[in-house]
Amino acid sequence: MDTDERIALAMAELLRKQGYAATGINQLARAAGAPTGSLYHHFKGGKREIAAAALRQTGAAYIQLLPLLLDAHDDLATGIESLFAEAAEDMRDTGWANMCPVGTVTAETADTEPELRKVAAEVMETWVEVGSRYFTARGLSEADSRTVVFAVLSALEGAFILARGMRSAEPFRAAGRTLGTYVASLRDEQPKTPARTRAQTGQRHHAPVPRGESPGPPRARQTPNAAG
Amino acid sequence: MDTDERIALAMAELLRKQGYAATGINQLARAAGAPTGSLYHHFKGGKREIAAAALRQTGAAYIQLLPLLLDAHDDLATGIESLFAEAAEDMRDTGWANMCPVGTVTAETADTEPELRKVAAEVMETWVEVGSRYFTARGLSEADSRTVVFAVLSALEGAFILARGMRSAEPFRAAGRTLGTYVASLRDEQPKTPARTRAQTGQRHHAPVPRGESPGPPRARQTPNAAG
DNA sequence: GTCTATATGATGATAGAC
DNA sequence: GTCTATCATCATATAGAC
Repeated sequence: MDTDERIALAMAELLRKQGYAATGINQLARAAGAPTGSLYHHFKGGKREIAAAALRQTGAAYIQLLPLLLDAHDDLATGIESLFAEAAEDMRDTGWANMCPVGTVTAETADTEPELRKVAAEVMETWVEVGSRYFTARGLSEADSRTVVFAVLSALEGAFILARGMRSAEPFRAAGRTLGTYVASLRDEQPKTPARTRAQTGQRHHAPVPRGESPGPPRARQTPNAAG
Repeated sequence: MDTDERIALAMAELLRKQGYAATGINQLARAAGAPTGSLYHHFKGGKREIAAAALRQTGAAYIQLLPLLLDAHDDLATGIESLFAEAAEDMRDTGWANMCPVGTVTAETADTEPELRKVAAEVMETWVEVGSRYFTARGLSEADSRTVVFAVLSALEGAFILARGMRSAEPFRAAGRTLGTYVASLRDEQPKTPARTRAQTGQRHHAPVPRGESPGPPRARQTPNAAG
């Protein structure tokens, strides 16, 4: 791992726990094992540019977890529930540390740091695109895929916060159950919602899962510590 | 409104937009229209204590919105969808300002400010208790009520962040749809989930709505600007 | 209670030796 | 490229006049 990555990784770790404003350059230098001046050599833009790199880095790492965790389940609904369960477990194991610096930094700096907000928006849009493609490949319609991605991301970010504050896994359980139920309702073609008409009746709902390779059980560590 | 409240309110407004670390005492003094020394006269604990008061104040104001927005709908499922729609509308109207300082501050300070985390946890637990009672009064079982409250709160906090970053109402639409569907599935007593057995079959599902008074259309401003 | 002035320390950023 | 020393500015908190 080269120095740039090491600095960005240390920044991501601090952003996750303290946010942007509370994270000092000197503290970052200590955490990254590099003197202050070195940071500015690698990132001319200083603190802001390092934070942007950290958001991009962790954003790219996070979206890889989606297929990694969902491919293991033939049923998408139980897969979603399991995803939230794993997130909860990992968060408890790490002492309820917030797992997503993107969420923390966005909430904190969207009005005061336009450049960081823009980077966060790009990361989120990538999440939506990649996730949407995945769910479409798993048999959902494009509109449903987009809805599910947005709902899953929102519920995850919110559950991070609730769980972080309350030190409880209950937000994850609740979010996983409701979203699992929603995905199951798409599969079962409820007649109770006549508003939702599906054009293509021949649509495959249990399309063959497009596994990359996924040999054994793809038990992935929830918090990515290395950049993809 | 007395001085204490005015100070706490100004703090809440700043926390919502900038978070805790980025909000300075002098900036707060300017916003509250009081000199620095006055803040310490009213709050001996300084910045931290003011922030705690702000979280409690807005937390109490927010939970009042739940019945205010849901009582207007006889059908709980459409009520939930409408709640998210209103939140989205109001957030867009305020220029995608984050609407919940509790979420922002929790994400930012849970690991570095134990006192603030504790206050945030208390606020969240109140939300869960009050919200749970409300949904039970609307006919849900106690377990279902708790699940719905946690899911709604998580989805709201997460949608705030996503919407704030992407400047889009789509997270709210997606969250509202999925949660509306979930609540509807509870009402319809799906046989597809045999695991969920309901003990009391005589349970009222459309219990008479316990309106406080709610005279006309309770169109409430989403962002509470005055303490309850 | 209100307000001014200030003490003490930390901040982001930079210059320049090696 | 690495590291040290330092600058100007900001922070929170307080003392004390009114």
